[in-house]
Amino acid sequence: MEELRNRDGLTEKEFLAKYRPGNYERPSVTVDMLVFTVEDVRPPGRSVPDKVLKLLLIRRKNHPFMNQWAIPGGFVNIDESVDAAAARELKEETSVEDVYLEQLYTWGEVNRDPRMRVISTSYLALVPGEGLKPRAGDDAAEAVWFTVRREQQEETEGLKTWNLFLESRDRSAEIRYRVTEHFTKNGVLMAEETQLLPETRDRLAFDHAKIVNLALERLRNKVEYTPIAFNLLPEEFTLTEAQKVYETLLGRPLFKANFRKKILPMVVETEKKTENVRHRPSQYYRFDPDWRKKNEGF
Amino acid sequence: MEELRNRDGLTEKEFLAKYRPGNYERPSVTVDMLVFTVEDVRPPGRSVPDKVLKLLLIRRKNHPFMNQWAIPGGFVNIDESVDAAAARELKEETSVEDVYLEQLYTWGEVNRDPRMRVISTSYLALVPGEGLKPRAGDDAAEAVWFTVRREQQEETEGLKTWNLFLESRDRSAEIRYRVTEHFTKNGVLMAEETQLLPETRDRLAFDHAKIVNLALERLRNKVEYTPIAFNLLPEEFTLTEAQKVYETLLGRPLFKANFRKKILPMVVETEKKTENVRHRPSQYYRFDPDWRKKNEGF
DNA sequence: CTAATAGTGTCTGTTAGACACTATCTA
DNA sequence: TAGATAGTGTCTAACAGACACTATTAG
Repeated sequence: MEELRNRDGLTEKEFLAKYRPGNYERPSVTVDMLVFTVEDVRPPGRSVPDKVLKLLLIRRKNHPFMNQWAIPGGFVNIDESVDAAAARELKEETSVEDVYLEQLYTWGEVNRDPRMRVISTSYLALVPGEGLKPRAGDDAAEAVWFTVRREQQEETEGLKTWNLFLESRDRSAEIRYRVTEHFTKNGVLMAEETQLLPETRDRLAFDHAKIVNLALERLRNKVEYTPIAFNLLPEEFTLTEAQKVYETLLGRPLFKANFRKKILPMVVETEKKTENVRHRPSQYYRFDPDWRKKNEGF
Repeated sequence: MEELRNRDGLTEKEFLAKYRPGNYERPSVTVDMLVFTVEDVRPPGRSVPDKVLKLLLIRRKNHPFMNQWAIPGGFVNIDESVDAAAARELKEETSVEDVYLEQLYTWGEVNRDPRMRVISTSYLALVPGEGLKPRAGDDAAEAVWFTVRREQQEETEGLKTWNLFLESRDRSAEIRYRVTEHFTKNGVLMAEETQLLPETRDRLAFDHAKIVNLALERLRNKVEYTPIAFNLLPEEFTLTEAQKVYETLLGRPLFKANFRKKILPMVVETEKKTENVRHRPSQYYRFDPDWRKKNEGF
């Protein structure tokens, strides 16, 4: 095996020792982190909180797109895997490790960044709810959780449009886009276009509106057929909490009885119940990592 | 807006004019093309052909992994989008344009390629059946369609193993891997490992066994809930043909009546029937790009 | 007891799966 | 008419959706 020689008579070892990479221009590679969480919102008159979906954005400190909002991220170092870069960026921004992290898509248009050629791989990160204080990096004036909503507008042949709403807690920033998805002849999604809605005061930098849209689409799809939503819940949670998370991600109300029938095989009861509530207490559950076996298949 | 100045007092225009990219080392970026097609195979004794899934592989001409089989691909040029590079490579290898092309995943481990740091974005391409002659590029001794099969072996907690079989038409090359998929605590796929099976004579270069495995997984999933399979069929096809393609991709037999109930809303009848067959002739259909509207939703 | 929320039982309509049947062509 | 494949009808079990009901706490 080692003796195999190429046209120049070199073994693999010799070839690699002599190898010098060409001198052509290379792109910069970055990771973009779509960090989602859910947050409790106390609805007026009721005592059990609703959940809203939040996305972490930074305000850019410098040109290009100065002062505009962007998905946090950074360069992939030459001696670091792309996954590792994603994990590092996530830790730098949120101080969390060991959370759900999934590669989303790689964006490779030539003029995405006016400074230079940048290819960017986006990652979806889900961090469990509750009071995570994000940290603003060097390039950021601030890092803020934005409430995210996405509503389908219309659907005609080969087209689907969505409205995307992002707003900061105090409503000092409000971003609204219309996203149009195009389908091809064989019924598969091909391209998307984003368009800033006229009422909007703020905007997303680069092609980040597209990226946010894709992340939300993926999140919604995965909720339906994977246990991904448990990554947004604390270790122990009530089924009502879980239901609110599902409702937020899916964008529609669910029937309690049906939801519970579906979710029960995926969780195990704990000993604990909610305490000191002025109504029937609620059982706490945890996710059961072995639920696939029990229901076999899938 | 144009008047916005950064800390150095520069407008965006001035900033960009002065901007010089840093001198740090950048990775090379490549695309890997997973080109699939289906091919007719006449089963003994019967007249209607079965379909087998084929994947295009090249035999490497030089180190590293010299003489081993690999997924075709190439570098992304600095003035070319990643998608465009994928389309270009596909055209160079198969002479087809305008076929189904979907980004699969980006592979970013540091030592994927022993020559230098290479980040590679893989694409899934589906070309309609029938007699496509692949072309071997500069780096390839030959380009060959391999029959692909993937069979689930076992499933325990947090693990799933698959066997992967690839063989060339004349069986001069046979490649067999065992792929192990790992799940994390919240039930989501995290990593996969590949292991050459002992009976194998040939092997796949680099981390390509992982990539092939992911492509097959994605293909199987998408067949179930998108009309992706029609991209492997000619413009006009019989429902039996369509069923054979589905069976090949799903790896299990389907009931004719049930398959037809499911597929009929997605297709429209043509005027044509099969001719000169020694049995009842079969209607030709085409894919109906507007089927979503009719069944609304989804 | 009441308000509020947790949790269950059950009907219905739709769909997936299994299977058996009928139809139409050539030789 | 036989052989081969195309195409249909229908039963059943499982499941999703809708809704109404019961249970348990604090005050």
